[in-house]
Amino acid sequence: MINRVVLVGRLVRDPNMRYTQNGVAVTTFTLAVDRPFVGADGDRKADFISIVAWRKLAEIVGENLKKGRQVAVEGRLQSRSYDNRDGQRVYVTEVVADNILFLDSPRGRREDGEAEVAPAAGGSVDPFFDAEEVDLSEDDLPF
Amino acid sequence: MINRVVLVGRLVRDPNMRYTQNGVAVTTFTLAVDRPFVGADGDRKADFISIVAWRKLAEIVGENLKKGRQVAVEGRLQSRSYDNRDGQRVYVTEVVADNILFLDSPRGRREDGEAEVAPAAGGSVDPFFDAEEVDLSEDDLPF
Amino acid sequence: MINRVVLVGRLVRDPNMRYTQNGVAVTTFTLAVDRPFVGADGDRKADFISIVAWRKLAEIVGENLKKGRQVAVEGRLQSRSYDNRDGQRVYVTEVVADNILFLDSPRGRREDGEAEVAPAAGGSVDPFFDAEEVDLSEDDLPF
Amino acid sequence: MINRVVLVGRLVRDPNMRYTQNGVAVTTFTLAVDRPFVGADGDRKADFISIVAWRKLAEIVGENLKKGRQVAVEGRLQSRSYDNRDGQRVYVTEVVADNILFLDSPRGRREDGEAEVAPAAGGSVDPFFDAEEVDLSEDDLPF
DNA sequence: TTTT
DNA sequence: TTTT
Repeated sequence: MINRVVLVGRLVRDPNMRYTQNGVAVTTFTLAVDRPFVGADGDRKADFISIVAWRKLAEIVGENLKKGRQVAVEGRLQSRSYDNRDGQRVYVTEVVADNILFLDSPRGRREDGEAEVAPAAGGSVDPFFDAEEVDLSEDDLPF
Repeated sequence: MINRVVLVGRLVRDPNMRYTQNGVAVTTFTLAVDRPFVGADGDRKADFISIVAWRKLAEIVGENLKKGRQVAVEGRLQSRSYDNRDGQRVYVTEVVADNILFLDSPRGRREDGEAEVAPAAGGSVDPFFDAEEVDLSEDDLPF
Repeated sequence: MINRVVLVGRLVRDPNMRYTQNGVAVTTFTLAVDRPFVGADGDRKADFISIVAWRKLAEIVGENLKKGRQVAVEGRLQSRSYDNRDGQRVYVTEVVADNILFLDSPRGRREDGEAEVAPAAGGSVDPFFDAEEVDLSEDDLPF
Repeated sequence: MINRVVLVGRLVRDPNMRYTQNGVAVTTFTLAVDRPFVGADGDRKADFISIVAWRKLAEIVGENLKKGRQVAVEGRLQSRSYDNRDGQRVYVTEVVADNILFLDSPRGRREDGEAEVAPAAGGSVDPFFDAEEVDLSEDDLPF
């Protein structure tokens, strides 16, 4: 399968971090992704996308991101359904993140200084990246 | 904004082609995107993603794709809401396609022959691609 | 065809803006895309990717971006070859950008103020986006 | 960092599988990715992109793919340089694959039957995918 | 030939 | 139910 999503947007609320019964961290948040041009009514529009992160990524997000913060999110699209309190089946499409890059701090907070700025390496948690492989590709490459 | 999605999957039903009041073609379909590994219950799982195409792409899809057909879909994620017949607000996240590539024919239909095979150039409608630009990049490039 | 690239990185030099003989603007620059972890030698590594932009996007980039500036780049991979001054054929793989989002200003320049900050709507030039379509999808949708 | 590439194309030659001194499998091949429209000269054009796969993915590719086979490739862009036999530094940009999906069989080989068809699950090796997580997201979700 |  |  091929299933890849890349988004840049801002958190519309503080992220929501929880744990499953098995103690696995899960953090969810909604990302506002601006549309480039104004609508017919002259308003700027945005798409509001649900993001889910698991484990270490969930913890980094839950502890470091706040409402208004700009991030790049990479992941895959997932569909899920559940029954709400009225007994109705609700269908959800969300992005399961596997890499989140912290970009600039929220507007009007620039005076808060570096604490608001992206945590360096820790801000990006990339499950693809194999450090060993990188060195291989520069050392004893058979081609 | 950055908002990009790429999926490879199969249509779970025939696509649904309609026209807006202004005569603009819109085609919708659901794509099943397999997850690579089996779930805890030993079943193969898939994500079911709603796709929307407009205009020329809507017509090509509506006239050429059928249930079971494998395609690659490129587009952007869109959130939308509407009120259902019970007066409840329903939130939808779907992919607005801007490029669809027709891959192999539906399972168990291979005997149907070439008619089932991807229409050559017409199968991929890529709004990015500027033929002029391509030639520029091979002709009078100033670098 | 499916051919899509999304990168976030920083310009290693000021961009290079030129015009073809036909007066078409072309801007090129190199993007440094950090690798998430350090190499075997303890050094941070990056990939250096050549980016090409055409026309209106070329002009916006040429006039607004500077060395060190962080951007998100969306585009397609292109291969090209030319003969260098020694008469040898050189093969090049580069990204033809169709959307560039200006992110934060270069480090150590934050005191330069808003002039260094991303131009709002103009900073992102997205050839995909059809404003009409957006409104359609919220107005007279036949589904 | 964000660094993602998705391509659909065909192998222009059989893949080249080797091992590093440490016994790590590396397979390289070139992918032809068609451009959607014809050039000024009326010819169909393509971009030729170098792909590298490591370890298990390298072995699956080396043992199963052949010239002409259509695949979807997901990965990241990497820049690399080496000195050629003339002592000149050569710069290379290639895609390090982390997911390869086998699509239809080579042209003119359709009569070869199912042997030519994609190996089911084994054809796609997706390092992102965490089976456990999938089940979590359907079971004891805290939201 | 590399950015932060 | 929405961010800047």
